[in-house]
Amino acid sequence: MLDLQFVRANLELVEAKLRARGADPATLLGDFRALDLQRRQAITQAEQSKARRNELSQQIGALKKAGPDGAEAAAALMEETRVLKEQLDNLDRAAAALDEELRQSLARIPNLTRDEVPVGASEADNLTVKTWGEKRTFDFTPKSHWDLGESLGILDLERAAKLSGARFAVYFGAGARLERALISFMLDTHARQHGYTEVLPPFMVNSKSLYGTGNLPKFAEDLFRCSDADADAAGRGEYKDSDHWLIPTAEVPVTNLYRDEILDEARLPISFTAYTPCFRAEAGAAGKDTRGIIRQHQFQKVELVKFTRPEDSEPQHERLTRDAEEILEALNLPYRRVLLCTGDTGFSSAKTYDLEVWLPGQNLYREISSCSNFDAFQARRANIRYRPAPRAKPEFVHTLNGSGLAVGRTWLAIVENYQQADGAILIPEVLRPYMGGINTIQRES
RNA sequence: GGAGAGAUGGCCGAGCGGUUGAAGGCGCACGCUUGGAAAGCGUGUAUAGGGGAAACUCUAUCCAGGGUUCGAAUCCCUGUCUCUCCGCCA
Repeated sequence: MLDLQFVRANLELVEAKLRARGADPATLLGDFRALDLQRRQAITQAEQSKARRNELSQQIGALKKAGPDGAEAAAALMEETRVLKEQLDNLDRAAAALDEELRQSLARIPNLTRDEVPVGASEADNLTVKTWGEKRTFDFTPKSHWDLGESLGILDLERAAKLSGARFAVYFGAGARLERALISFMLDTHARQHGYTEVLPPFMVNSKSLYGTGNLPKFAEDLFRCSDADADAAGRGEYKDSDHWLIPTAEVPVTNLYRDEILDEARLPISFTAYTPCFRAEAGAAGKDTRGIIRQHQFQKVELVKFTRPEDSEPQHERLTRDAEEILEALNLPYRRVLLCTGDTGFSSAKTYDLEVWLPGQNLYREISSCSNFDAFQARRANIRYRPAPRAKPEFVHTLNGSGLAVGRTWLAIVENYQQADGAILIPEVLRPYMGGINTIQRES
């Protein structure tokens, strides 16, 4: 969420930033100025009536204490207050309605992208800022991970469909172990070498948490909700703390750890790494990436989350992105870093780097991590603050997160990049200790 | 699932219809004291919104949402969460 005072004072800038995203300022902002003015007038009116009521009530109290003479005078005042109260209820209702309208329109405005983000309409306008690693040359035609996985007996999509439907996977044997090895390797690397604290959060969250990270109210259709979760209520701006949704990413529970808290400045930056499964309805992705395990309803991910002082978020964003890149480098997987353009940057993000891994089986680069700086956008929604100095006013922190990495996509990147002519998969050096010392995955007899 | 107790500021903790935005303590800041520190003493220490150039002022907030009342942290209802005991369970 943007700051109301900021939007009020910088309406032209906000409009320009919305246009850069390809959004229509008129739709998102509506008659912002008029609504803002109406709201403030309504609040002033209602508060003046309240002030009068409070004043009368105090007089009544004083008079009643004074004795029987006072009590008579008090009765007259009580009558005046009773009349005042009816007007007040109406004024209060009007003010609350306008306030809610403004709040909701504010909550639907995406974050402002940073100035260095290239202006563009779609992923075609993203900017590749670096490319790492040598693409391996094969003396045979590299296969896709779904062919390799099936023939090795480590991946079973048909049985997964029987169990759960399309877009689910079952892993067997070394395939299951590879997934687990990747999780451990990533967590260990981030915790021991990159200074993150490991955290294991709940895999279900309430709607308030989803509001905090910006997933609600706009993106309810992307989420799996449990039967006690109410998407209609969320659409009306009612965020409950007694309902449950499956998390689409660990970003949601981990960022919300400090919702409604004031953090000690000395603790910043705070860095967490978390492994969780992620659940996505993939609404609107029908027909996209239907083969293999690129796009699943459930996938595993190791996430990186940081809380920083505003002035530190830019360098911390670079570090976090490097932390994710180092996993790819340790696994010797070729990748490139892409700075997303304004039109491709997510709703809550001010600046996003995507890391794209090379997939020889499909002859293309594919997103494997997305590292974003949210500035104060999420912190404002989730009310996460810190105190810059001992007696100073609390300020909103900046939040950041990135995949470090998407485990399922790392799994398939290894399978495709490390495939051998006979269909076996070589295990990257760093993973061997996590794989019980085996060097290759071969067809089990 | 059953029974009971509770939820107050950065933290602990009083208050249980009317100068209570909230005693007291801790923490923190500033000052005094000191060779320097500690201790001690003094002063100050919530958030959001409205009005105002500012000084300042008003409104709301004692888990959340309703209600009673001229007036609610205080009384009533509903919900959520926490703790204790019992049951069940990985």
